[in-house]
Amino acid sequence: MTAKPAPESRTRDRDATARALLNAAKDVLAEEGFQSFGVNAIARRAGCDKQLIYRYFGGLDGLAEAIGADLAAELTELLKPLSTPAPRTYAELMQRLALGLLDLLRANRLMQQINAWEAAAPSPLVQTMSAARSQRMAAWMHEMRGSLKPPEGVDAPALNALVIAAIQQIVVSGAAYGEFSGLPLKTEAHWARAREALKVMVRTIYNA
Amino acid sequence: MTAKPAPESRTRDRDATARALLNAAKDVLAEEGFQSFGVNAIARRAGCDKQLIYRYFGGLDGLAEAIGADLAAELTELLKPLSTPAPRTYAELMQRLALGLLDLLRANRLMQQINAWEAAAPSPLVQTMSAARSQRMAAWMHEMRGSLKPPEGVDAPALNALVIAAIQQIVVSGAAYGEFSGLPLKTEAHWARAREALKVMVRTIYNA
DNA sequence: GACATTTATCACCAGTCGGTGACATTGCAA
DNA sequence: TTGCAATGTCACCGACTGGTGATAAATGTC
Repeated sequence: MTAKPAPESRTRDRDATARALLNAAKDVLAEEGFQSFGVNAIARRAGCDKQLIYRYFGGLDGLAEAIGADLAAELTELLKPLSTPAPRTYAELMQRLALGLLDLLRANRLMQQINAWEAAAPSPLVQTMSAARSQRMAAWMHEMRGSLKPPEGVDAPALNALVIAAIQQIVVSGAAYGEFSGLPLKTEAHWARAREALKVMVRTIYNA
Repeated sequence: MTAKPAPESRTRDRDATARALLNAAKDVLAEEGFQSFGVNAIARRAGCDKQLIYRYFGGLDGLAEAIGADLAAELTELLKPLSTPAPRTYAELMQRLALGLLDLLRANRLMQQINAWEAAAPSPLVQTMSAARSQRMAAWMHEMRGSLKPPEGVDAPALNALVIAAIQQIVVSGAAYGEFSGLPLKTEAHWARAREALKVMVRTIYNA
């Protein structure tokens, strides 16, 4: 840690600076949302000049793409533990997807912000990132499903969309307000209750 | 661009101007979101000076409150036709609430924006408006419920929150992208499919 | 007619934004 | 050493924002 006590000018290291900028960008995004996602705020937080954002990333767009790639890799890691053991029924698959997504999203402020802002302000910046995310999610879902089929007479794609929609909205709103539509979402116990309701819901709707 | 001073300058009418500002504000909000919700943009659209926003509404905050009141009144009107005939079971109540909310929200871009932005950027401005909305919704819900009780062993508040969350998210995202999580939401037929799935979902989960 | 009040517009301020060119500093290689 | 490219900093531009005081124009009243 203190090998070099002198906090003199950091050694000049392009890669390190680029990484610092990337992390600063992710922090700004996670803590303040796309509202404050601009070259000035990011450079300020990274402690270097905004010019470097243009040099190393080609501007905000390039930085957004880098975040997207970063996020995709992280997401891949986070989804791995959800893959085993293989589910035996479609209902089981969807239950694991739902509860897993709830936990994953709840623990990741960056993804919350992307979800929140892609609905509010569909700018190219947001879409760059959300594309990476949903592409990974869809791939994982496809792989997990394998040959499992939903029960006869059940419109699984539509129900899936509704379930995922519910999760996203409740996590994002809950994180912001500690409550949604009268349901408290502050303590762990509150979230356990929501989790249970979600579980019941998924179990119920996927059994013809 | 700016046509010669209108042959006949509008008569000076404080109330009319205030109304024009209010409508301009609602339009800006509905079409461009809170991103562009500022004194400059609103005055520009209303075709008058931004100074009048301060004079007649005491600033943006006052204007937001006015919009909130306006919205509450409109919402009351929109909810009326949903109140009859009185539902006979809890499941029936929730089905009507869900489908009604879906249609209502889908037809109202202003409410969509409020939903979208209260998740993304919880500013006092947004909360002023969303407070008016959710207060009305809760009142209507309470009145409609009457003495209807959910089936035994069902965590109705939690399930309600999930259902409403699903509706909000799918309408807002669907309106913005014509799609959500792989489910197309462009044509009327697409929405009919989503509606049907929602109906099945509500029916299913509220029957113990 | 003249006058005061209301209504509306304008010019301007300080601040932030994204973006760019010129400059300073460092490290490496010949 | 000298020279050069890579790295980092700075000052500045035009455009936009929220906000305010002074001013112009219309209206109502005598």
